[in-house]
Amino acid sequence: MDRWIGHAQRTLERGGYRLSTPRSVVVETLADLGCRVTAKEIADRVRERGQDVGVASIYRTLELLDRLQLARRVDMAEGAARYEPVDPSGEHHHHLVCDSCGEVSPFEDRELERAIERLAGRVAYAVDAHDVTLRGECPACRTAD
Amino acid sequence: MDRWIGHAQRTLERGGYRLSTPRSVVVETLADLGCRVTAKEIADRVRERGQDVGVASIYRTLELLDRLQLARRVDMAEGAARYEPVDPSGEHHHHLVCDSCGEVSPFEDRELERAIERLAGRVAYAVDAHDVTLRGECPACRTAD
DNA sequence: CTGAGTGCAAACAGTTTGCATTACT
DNA sequence: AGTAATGCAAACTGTTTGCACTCAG
Repeated sequence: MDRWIGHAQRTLERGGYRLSTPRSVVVETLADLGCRVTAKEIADRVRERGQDVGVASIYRTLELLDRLQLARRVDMAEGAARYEPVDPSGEHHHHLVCDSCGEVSPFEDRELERAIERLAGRVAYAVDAHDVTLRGECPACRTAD
Repeated sequence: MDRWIGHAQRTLERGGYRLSTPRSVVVETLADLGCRVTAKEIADRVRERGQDVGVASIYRTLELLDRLQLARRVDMAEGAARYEPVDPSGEHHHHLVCDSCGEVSPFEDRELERAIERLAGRVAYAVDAHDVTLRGECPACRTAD
């Protein structure tokens, strides 16, 4: 993910955006937390490290990252928006969400991607992104039923 | 969709839930509005018809429908939760969302469903539902670029 | 030095909840 | 009659915004 931090910083600079401390901290923290991160989780983690950043700046930075395609909103309907870094290579994953315990596991699937690509070529929209979420019970909850 | 209204009412009754007027009105209105409906849209439509229902009851009914698998939250990240009726046959569709104008079109794709089914058999979770959203530009925005 | 960016706090929007009242069954 | 369910209004939660201050370039 350090790769992504550099990419993000470069893109911000190139776009004429200042590399302020709060901005950098949010970028690093997002990279650190990885996938499906909420603003609150970032705020908490930042505070843990002693480097306080106002919520407003967190939201403003996340919005900026989203606008620059450096991150993506992958909000899965629990009231709070979730973001994750976007790999410049286009590599990405999707999520399995456990309905019982809320656990989330990422997965990748080549066949699924292929089906989506083909589908994208068949519709009238110019598709440039997609989200897939599978819901069900995780192994732990399954045995604990 | 009348089919669904009956199904929903029967399921509610069978579950020991009262078929109160507000509840029925919400069920009918959800069926009427169809797909990707917000609580506010239901409230507005209900008021149009002269049959006022308190927001609390709308939220409570939607939550109940979701719990009974009669409806599903398909929140696509604009701050408000969206619901849609669940067809008892398992038939369903997904959505294309336009990043420019926000337009949403439903679509169905057999190949995509097959890929997801196969994938579901390959993962450790017991998958029982899935969401797919394709994002991009709708035909109108494409030509207007 | 100077404006982009920040932090604060107040404003908002959507949703949830406690409680007295209503109305299905 | 009895209790599930409602409506209201107040409480919450997540997010946005106005404004005076700060600091990266």
